[in-house]
Amino acid sequence: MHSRDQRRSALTLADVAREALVGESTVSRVLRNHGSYAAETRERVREAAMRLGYVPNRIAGTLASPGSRLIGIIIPSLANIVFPDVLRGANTTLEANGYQSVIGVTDYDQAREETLVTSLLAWRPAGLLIAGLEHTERTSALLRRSGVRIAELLDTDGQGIDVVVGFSNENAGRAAARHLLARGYTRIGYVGDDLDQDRRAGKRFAGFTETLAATGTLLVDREIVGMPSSIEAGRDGLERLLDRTPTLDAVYFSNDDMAIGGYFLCLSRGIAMPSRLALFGHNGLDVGRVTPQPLSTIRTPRVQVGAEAARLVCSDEPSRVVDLGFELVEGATT
Amino acid sequence: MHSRDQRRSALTLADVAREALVGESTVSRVLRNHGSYAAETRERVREAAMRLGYVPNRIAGTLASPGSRLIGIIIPSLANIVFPDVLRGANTTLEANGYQSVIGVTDYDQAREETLVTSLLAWRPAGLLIAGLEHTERTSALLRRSGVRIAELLDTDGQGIDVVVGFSNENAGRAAARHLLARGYTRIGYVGDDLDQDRRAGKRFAGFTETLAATGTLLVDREIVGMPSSIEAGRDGLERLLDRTPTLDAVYFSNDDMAIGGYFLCLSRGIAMPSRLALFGHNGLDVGRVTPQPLSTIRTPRVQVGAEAARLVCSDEPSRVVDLGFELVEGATT
DNA sequence: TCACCAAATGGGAGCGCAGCCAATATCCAT
DNA sequence: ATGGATATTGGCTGCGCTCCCATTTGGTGA
Repeated sequence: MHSRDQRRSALTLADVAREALVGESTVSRVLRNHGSYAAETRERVREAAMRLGYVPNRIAGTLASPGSRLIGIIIPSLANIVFPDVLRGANTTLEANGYQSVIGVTDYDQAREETLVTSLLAWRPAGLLIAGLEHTERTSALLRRSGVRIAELLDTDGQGIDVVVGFSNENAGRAAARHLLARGYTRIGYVGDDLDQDRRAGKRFAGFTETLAATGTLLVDREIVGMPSSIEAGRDGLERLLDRTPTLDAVYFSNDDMAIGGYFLCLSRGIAMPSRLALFGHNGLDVGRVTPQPLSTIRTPRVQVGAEAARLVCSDEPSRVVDLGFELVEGATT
Repeated sequence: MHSRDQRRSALTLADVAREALVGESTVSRVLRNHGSYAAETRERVREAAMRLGYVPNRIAGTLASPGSRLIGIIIPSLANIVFPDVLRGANTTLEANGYQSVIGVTDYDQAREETLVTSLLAWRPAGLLIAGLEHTERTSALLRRSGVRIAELLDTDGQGIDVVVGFSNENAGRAAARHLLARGYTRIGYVGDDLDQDRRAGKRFAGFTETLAATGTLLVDREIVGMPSSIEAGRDGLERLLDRTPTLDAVYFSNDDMAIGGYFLCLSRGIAMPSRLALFGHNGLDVGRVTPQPLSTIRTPRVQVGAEAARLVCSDEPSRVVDLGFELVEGATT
């Protein structure tokens, strides 16, 4: 009952050429709108292609002429809206320029990332966007040798391969710490995910504790939850942290998801924010802006990171680091 | 300073063959682990490939042998976690089977969908996953004629082309209505996005009002917000609805994002839930489970929809409709 | 009228690989 | 030692297209 049955005849240029009574080259030129041909020929070819339902084979086209229209995008996760946001920015820009996105998800696993880089490079993409600066030795070598443009995203704390688009996570952590210190909090805790897996969260944590230490403040306690981070993990993490160390007056979360979980815990338990406990997140998710008390956080330009990276990778501009910065949002939870 | 400069020599099978002192066919067999070759030859070839950093060209491979390892995935949006969830389910299954996902985002625009279908079919994918059953005439024709397996997702209310994986949105709307009626609510309102653009929300709304009408209950008022739907849109939509019709005792939202927005509005205004106002959503997002009062909603198997669709499209099972159902979650907001 | 040029068109090579087939090497039993 | 079976290997063709080049046609100026 389906197209599965009628063995697809696999239409080719030759079929269209026969139908339009012209040569294959002419069909190719007309359909790509490239080279010269008579107006009358153009109509005949287009009509024939439409009638047959011909769709050009880009596989063959890419093999025949250099430069594919594929861009690889490698991200650690799809479970958190942050990476779909990056993907959205990138994909919008790419589609507007006639590119297609091929995606890969690493689950924060560097070995998996290496496999994905190989798989994606096998499609000879025009470029590759990849989250983060930390890769295995072999991954870096592959990327460097591949000859395709590389954009590393969401982190500027380190050495990149080609284009780097993002912001400094270390500075974000420092800004969060300065903010809490300026507000007078002194008994500060942390709830976060695995700092070895999520390297950018690790950098924020490093910047955060470094700034605390510079003023003689020590992180009082911390609770590390397993990956993936989630609202629930944040709530449960804060619960354990408070049960253990009830005297805290502020908590820094590795991201907004967890901070929102903490927010809900406070609502449930009737813990007044920020008088009894202050909360600070990271990312600037929509949900944190609409809660009765907006969440204090750092808003990151995720969509723009994707868009700018896509733009640069498709251009022939030289390698460079684009720091899009971040914005500290003073909500009502600090 | 970068690989951009050193004009990529474009390693091919021939380079590896020369390096390993064997024929191209042998390299091809070894690297694909297919056919027979001596153990010693295998080592020599692998070592040569590794030393050169050779990455097989899948473009050429796909052209030479039938059956690509690409799967196209077309979704309406990336801004809402629902579609990344589907993508995640699909991509996990696909990667496990050696496939790569090429994505396209329609922004709920059927003309854009048509363009994307053409673009993706040009890569001669092994299959195509596409959200929804409603397409333009030409899109349907293209899909039907393409000869690739098609899976239409997230909706079983209508006629599919090949495989259909999802659940009935009409039934979801009906279930929501029955639930509210059973709890005794009578002055019911609706807050939703554009029902013409978001066809599945439209079907839920149709099922919802149909069931209300069957018991002689009429929808008291409705507020339609512009796309895209969001938490903020839900909050503002409910605010306008209540300002206009303060006597409502329950509100049905077209999805959880908007319902959560409504929830926050109630928290801010001190509107008691559910005694003063009941809220009901759709999708079963994580955030709704962790709020102080869990949101009453319908949990949809989004990740499984993606995974099952991917599985079927990669298999040679016959066309069919897979209804994965949904689960009504009785939270604390009704 | 003839040489000359541009526009329009078709033919053929080649992109890098997989699959087919033939050639060679190796081994065994007779 | 010989025939035959098996394992291993390389060459060649073609996938569908783009690009280069040659050819044809129509038009132009001297």
